[in-house]
Amino acid sequence: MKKKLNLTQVAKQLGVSIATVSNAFNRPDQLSAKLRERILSESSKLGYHGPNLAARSLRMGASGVIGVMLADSLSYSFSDPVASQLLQGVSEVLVDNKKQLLLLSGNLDSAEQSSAESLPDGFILYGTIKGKSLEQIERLGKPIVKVDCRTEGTHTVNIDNEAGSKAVAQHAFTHSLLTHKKDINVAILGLRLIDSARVCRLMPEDVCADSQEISQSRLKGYMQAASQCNINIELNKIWHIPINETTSAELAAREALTTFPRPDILLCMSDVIALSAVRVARELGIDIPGQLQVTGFDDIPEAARSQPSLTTVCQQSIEKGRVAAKLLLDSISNDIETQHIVLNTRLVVRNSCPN
Amino acid sequence: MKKKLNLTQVAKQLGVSIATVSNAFNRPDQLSAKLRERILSESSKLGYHGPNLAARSLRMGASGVIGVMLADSLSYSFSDPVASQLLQGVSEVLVDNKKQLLLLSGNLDSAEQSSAESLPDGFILYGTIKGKSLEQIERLGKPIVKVDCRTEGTHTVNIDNEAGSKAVAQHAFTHSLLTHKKDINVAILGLRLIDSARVCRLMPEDVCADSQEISQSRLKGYMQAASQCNINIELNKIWHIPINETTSAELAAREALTTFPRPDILLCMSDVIALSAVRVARELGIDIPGQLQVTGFDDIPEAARSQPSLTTVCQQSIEKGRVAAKLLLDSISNDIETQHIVLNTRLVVRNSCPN
DNA sequence: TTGAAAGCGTTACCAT
DNA sequence: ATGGTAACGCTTTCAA
Repeated sequence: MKKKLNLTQVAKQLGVSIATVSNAFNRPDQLSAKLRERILSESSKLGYHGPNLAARSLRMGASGVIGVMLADSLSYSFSDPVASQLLQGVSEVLVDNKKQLLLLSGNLDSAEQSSAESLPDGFILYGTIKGKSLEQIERLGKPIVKVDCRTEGTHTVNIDNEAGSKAVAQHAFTHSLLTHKKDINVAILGLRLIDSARVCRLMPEDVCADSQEISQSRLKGYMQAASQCNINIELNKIWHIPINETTSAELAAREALTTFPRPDILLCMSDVIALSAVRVARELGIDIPGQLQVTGFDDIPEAARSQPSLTTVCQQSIEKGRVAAKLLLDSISNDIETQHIVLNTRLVVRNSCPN
Repeated sequence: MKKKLNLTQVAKQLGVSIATVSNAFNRPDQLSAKLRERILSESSKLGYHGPNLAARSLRMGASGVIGVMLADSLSYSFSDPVASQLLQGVSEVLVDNKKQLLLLSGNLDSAEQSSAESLPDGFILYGTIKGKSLEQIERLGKPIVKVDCRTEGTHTVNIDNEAGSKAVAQHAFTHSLLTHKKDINVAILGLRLIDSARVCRLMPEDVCADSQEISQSRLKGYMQAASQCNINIELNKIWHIPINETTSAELAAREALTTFPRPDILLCMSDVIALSAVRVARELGIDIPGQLQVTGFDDIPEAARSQPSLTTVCQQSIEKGRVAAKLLLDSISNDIETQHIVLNTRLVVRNSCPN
């Protein structure tokens, strides 16, 4: 195992100055092309592949690393299709711009990862990140872009949750009004509507009209569509699901689908929930879309593939990641003024039974 | 925006020495508990949240960051269920051990990310990483764990691909032999069997019995099962699919399912491919499992959820990630001897039609 | 094109 | 228990 080389040693070996080697790596215009070529190839032969990042960023005050902090645990985020799509978009832009990606979780106790937070040149914060982690990052004074989280002070990238959920609910309602009986029964499977780790129904105080939480916006959209169609949605037909996973979702769906009278429509705040609901309905022998309409939100890839496929709201998660990353890189290099980007959603009607 | 604080300034403000502040953060035993408390809370109030990572790792020669390099592009990897599961397992262990996760792609031209590679204390290499990137990382002399890639010199974590694919093929064959006609027609949808970016069938020279590539191992497993059951698999019934995505997979599946005589069994080297094949079969009006058996590999979550659910080989991707991460952390701190871990696979029989 | 030198913020050793 | 200080590897400025 070779010793670790540094600039000084390489310079000595090649018989040139230390500054010249540094320039060969960072400032091609400061020396002749031939010399640069020679230095690059020789030093590579020696086993030196460029400046040490720690030293370099210590000296320069910038590292070329972008931190992405996720509100949920890293491990969970990799299993969540929406988070994965966001990361997909982010990484695409970062790779294009030769930036590195450091993943941080925002749900860690205390200052356990504090030292790592000092490295990145800027941060993308995904979801609602609370407490210490947020404060620490904000205190660094480095550029921040928040995604799926409304705040004033920093750049944000959001989608129009209210319009999206309103559109999909309207679609479901009008479809039911045309083909069904008059008295329509609606249940809502909500994602993270309140601060509880259990699947449960809502209480009167849980609907806050002016909350900035995205799930409350989605709820508002559903409610607007309902009142436009003269449909009443009872509070005890609204479920809170604490995490976007099949287990909790199936639990809630089973509860909702075994209430009486049984819902004709299940409005789900995510595709993962909706797909779980579809499975539960199948288990219970409920025909979709004959006896039950299920709508989703997100438009994850599986929503198109599944049988039956899912009517949902496309929220362009990949594009959201791209936009956030571009905005961050822009604000790192250009010191632009605070932007609040809102991406459009699009109603995706499927639910057609192919066979 | 506050100025960036450093140890020296904090020490001055608090009227203690710089070494003491450093010790307060890193070596609690070097000072009295009270003083430590005071320093920690005061410096937090001042806006100092712990040592700068660049400086710290420059001085210590270690950063607390683990690099995960993926053979495919980052962006693609986030969309691949198997890679996501691996990352899930890795991140679980890293978070538990308070390590940070730096993501690198192994398919970048030249030395574009060279400086970032100097930061991590060790690397997990996922898949077959070729060329410059690999050399550079190996030359650093830092611990490396390779996953899904057989080599001698470094730690490796693999699964028993041959046994897994043999088992699933045997299952399909015996099932067909019991219920079907005598003359069984088999096609294989292979993943990355050769070095080509196109969907195509294999040529005689493409089957190399002694290749270390995981897909060749899987092919070997299929072939062994076939010869045990006296089944002949023609070379032009083996497809190469360059990437684990639905588009390529559907293309190959369509080709395979429109050959004559039509295959009775489709052995797929991944679940993504198998699920795509199931969809294509449905489009073509082919009944599963009546007219066609489809088997997968990986056991991604969607394989259990899909309709019909998929018979496949569980390869414990999450556990693989955990094992790799633990091995890496172990070899960073303990200088252990080179390990070659092979995880078992498990046949998962599903394909039962629930309704 | 080069050499010398000043830091960047930290840690660890050696004194006190 | 605390303080002083050299060194980690690099970039950049300045003068030659």
